[in-house]
Amino acid sequence: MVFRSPLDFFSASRLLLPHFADGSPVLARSQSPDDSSGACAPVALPGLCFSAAQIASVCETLEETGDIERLARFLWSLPMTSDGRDSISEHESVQRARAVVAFHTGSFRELYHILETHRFTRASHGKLQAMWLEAHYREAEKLRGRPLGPVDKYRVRKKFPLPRTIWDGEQKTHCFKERTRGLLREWYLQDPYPNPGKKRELAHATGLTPTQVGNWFKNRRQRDRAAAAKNRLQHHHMCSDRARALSRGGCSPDGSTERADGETLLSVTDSDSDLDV
DNA sequence: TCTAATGATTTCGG
DNA sequence: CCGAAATCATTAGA
Repeated sequence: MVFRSPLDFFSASRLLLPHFADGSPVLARSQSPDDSSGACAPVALPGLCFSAAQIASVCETLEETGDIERLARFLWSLPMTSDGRDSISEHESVQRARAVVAFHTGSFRELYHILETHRFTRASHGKLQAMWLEAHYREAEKLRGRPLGPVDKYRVRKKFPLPRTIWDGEQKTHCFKERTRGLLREWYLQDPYPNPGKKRELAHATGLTPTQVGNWFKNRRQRDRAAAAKNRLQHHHMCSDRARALSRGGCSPDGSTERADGETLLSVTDSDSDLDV
């Protein structure tokens, strides 16, 4: 599953958190993080005090509470090997925390490196994907000098595909399969307003969810109506202005003929959308 | 880069 | 909850 919207994961307030340029002393961890393991004495060598699991737990807690600055200080206080191969850094929660901190400090190079070089479990994918995308969006935005539109973001996503370390490769289908759409079209011709039972049946036949089936019918009806309305307008236009003078009685009485219009229109739209396999 | 097609979501009224 | 309308978002193609 791909999480496309970073805003699902970062509230505006967190996005707008200023990068901390304060000179807060890195090593002055005068108090242990306030979680259950806080009974431990505050020392600068956590390895002597916290087990790797406890450290991971602290990372998770701080990350959940959103106190990124304190999380950053906590990470800085840990004994860090550059390759991250020690028992502490191997914990996913720690790498996740490092990624979160890198994101919030704008250290995007580091963020990308963390994400690309560590295998993350599915549970982390959503948030990490959001960070990957948002970081690339911001870089692209800065480069361009103006906000990105949806299409610009689409191009950024294409240019910087999610690393497999944070994505299972599952694709999101944007268009239904042609066989599916053919089935939907047939049923629509038969009955544009399927009852829940029919919807479930169709969902089973197509592999879609009943909601997707409902959406499809909804969209289909809406777009047929829109096309019919446009048709009617054109018809009005082609009729002489006498028709307009006669107000709504003229060449095409509206309201009661909606159904018929929709159906003639349907055959048109149906035939022109018959491409691909 | 612009636009069309299309699936999903939101808003409103019943 | 359902339908209608408007609108958003993603994608492909000109």
